[in-house]
Amino acid sequence: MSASALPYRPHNHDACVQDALADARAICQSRNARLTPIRQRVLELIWQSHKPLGAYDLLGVLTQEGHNAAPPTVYRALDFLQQHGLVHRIASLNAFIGCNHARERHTGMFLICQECRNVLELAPAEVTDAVAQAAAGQGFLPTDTTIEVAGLCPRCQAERASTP
Amino acid sequence: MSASALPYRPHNHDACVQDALADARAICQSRNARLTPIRQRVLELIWQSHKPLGAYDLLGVLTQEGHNAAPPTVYRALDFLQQHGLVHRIASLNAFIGCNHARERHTGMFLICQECRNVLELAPAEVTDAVAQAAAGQGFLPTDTTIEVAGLCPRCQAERASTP
DNA sequence: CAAATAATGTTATAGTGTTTCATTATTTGT
DNA sequence: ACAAATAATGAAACACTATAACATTATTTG
Repeated sequence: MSASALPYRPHNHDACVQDALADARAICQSRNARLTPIRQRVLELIWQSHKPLGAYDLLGVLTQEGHNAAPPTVYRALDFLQQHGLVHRIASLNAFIGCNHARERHTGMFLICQECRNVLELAPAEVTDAVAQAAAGQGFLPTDTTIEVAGLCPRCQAERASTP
Repeated sequence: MSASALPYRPHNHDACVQDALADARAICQSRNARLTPIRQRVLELIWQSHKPLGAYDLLGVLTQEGHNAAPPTVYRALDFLQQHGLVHRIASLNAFIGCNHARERHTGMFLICQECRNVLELAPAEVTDAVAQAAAGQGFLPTDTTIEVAGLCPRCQAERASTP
């Protein structure tokens, strides 16, 4: 994935998808993990936008495509993709989004626009460090960190300002 | 609520509950908000430990107590308590915990022990600031911020070290 | 090729949260 | 004090999210 995609602004989104798929294939190959058709399809669907998708949204599409899928189908694919860092679960939304830092070990910080639903993932060292420090200050040993910020993206702020 | 309670260590927990209730009463009074019996009971139940409780856990207790309660009963009480900052929802657990900073406007950071399930709430300025900075750097306007750190509390680390 | 392992299919069920409309309390204005 | 308005609760049904358990099919390994 290239440096800093801004989901809010129009961009060549096919490139996002293609990059994500290429990355996924490479990562899975290097780990002898099997990016099966279902898994790949789920990853593609997730990457069709920068808006998180629910498991049942994915299930709906698969069904529409003629795939005889049940909830476990989707949840298993999502588990796999999460294990390999290819998608993140957004706890505050019960939804899933593609990861653009799949290779690097990181703690994602998600900026979630409440208006357009787009999500931008960051991994700011200052935040990660401050969180680690605060935890360490309590003798706490972190394993998983969730940072989700809901609010308004620049685009939707502007819209709100012009059309009140 | 007094300075820094440490849920992990034994302490006079009744004091926690009494403080929380006193605060709640004062806060509601000052806002002309009605701390009805149901709402108060839910708050008490939540404060009976430093472990988050699910809505249906609360519902179960209310039912056991002879209260003819349905899910909305509990969710409404929780909504009220959340609106007044008296409880927090832990998104990664679908559960609720009492807030010890009810008065101050803050962004809670939660240290969630995966072993004993106790949760400690902090509000470290460094983290809050770093998150705000990172968001601002993207022109993003935050309204709600979720920071949840799962891991091992000091006590459970020690136990794990002594009994492997 | 057989045995072991990994992935998927299938059905059922558990857990979490909301909608809707009726009813009962409480507050407000006169 | 009383009627009207508002706030809170009761009750039933339902929607959404996720997992368990077991059977079957692919794939890999020796």
